[in-house]
Amino acid sequence: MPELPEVETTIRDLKEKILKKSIVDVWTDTKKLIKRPKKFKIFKEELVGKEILDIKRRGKNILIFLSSGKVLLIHQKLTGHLLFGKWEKINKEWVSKIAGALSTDPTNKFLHLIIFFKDGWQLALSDLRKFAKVEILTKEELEKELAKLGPEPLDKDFTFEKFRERILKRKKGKIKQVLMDQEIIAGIGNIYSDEILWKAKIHPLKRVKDLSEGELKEIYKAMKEILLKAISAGGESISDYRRPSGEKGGFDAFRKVYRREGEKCFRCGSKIKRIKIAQRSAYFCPVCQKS
DNA sequence: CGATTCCCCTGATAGC
DNA sequence: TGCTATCAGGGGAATC
Repeated sequence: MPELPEVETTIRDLKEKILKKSIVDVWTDTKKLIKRPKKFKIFKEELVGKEILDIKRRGKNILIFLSSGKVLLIHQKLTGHLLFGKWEKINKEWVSKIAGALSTDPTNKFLHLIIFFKDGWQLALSDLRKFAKVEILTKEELEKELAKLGPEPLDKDFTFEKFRERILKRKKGKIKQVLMDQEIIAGIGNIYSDEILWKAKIHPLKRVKDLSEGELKEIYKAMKEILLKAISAGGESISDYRRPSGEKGGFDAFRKVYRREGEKCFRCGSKIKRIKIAQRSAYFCPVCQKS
């Protein structure tokens, strides 16, 4: 699922592709993805004739800055991903004109929103579960929307002291839940919280107040290392996430626990366990992750 | 107010 | 074979 490394990969790829392009048309078959403006006709008017000036990431949000001064915000949620290519409609179905993953991988076939550029290229949102969120905001509305988010974990000035200060806002919380709390730190989800805690050798249910200074440091270090590693790999490949090219990321080579229930821990050989924490799966090694 | 539960959605998978 | 029940899960709303 798209977390910080996947969203970062997406915006880096897109920057190579769609900057300066002019929008000429927009299509959707799922209007409920578009949260505002509520009416699709107005949403479309806000896009057509505009140019893409810049693309940024904040937490798990993709921010596309338009020449009108407004911003197109896309949150991919669980199964959404942006694709860059050319499609044509054949018998009510969008068929990719580009060979490779874009046309063969079934995950790339759930197109629910397409933005058409003047030069014939297209930006599409593929989303099996239709949970993604798309909206156009003014800069003020954007600021308000992002105000709740915690700091960026990879910012240079997000020091260990700041990390500790953020985490300790949830003293009673379980560390996995706290790492995934977007108000505490932005961008970490289910996959990377598991991977971070495995690397730091900390049990996901451990309460924040019970973490030693040394353990907090291990989590901080693992967080930076894993997120950077995942970005350099181009994101994960275990879920529906795909890069704008339609291809999977390469993080699978480094994945240690997520979705490895019953398999051997790469560190100690014990069987990886899965438990539920707040409706979500948590994978961990019951032997080398200390509670 | 904080913590928990429900809900959005649909392909994959298990069970019969 | 084919049907039905269950599951996955980010985040916002509803509820405890």
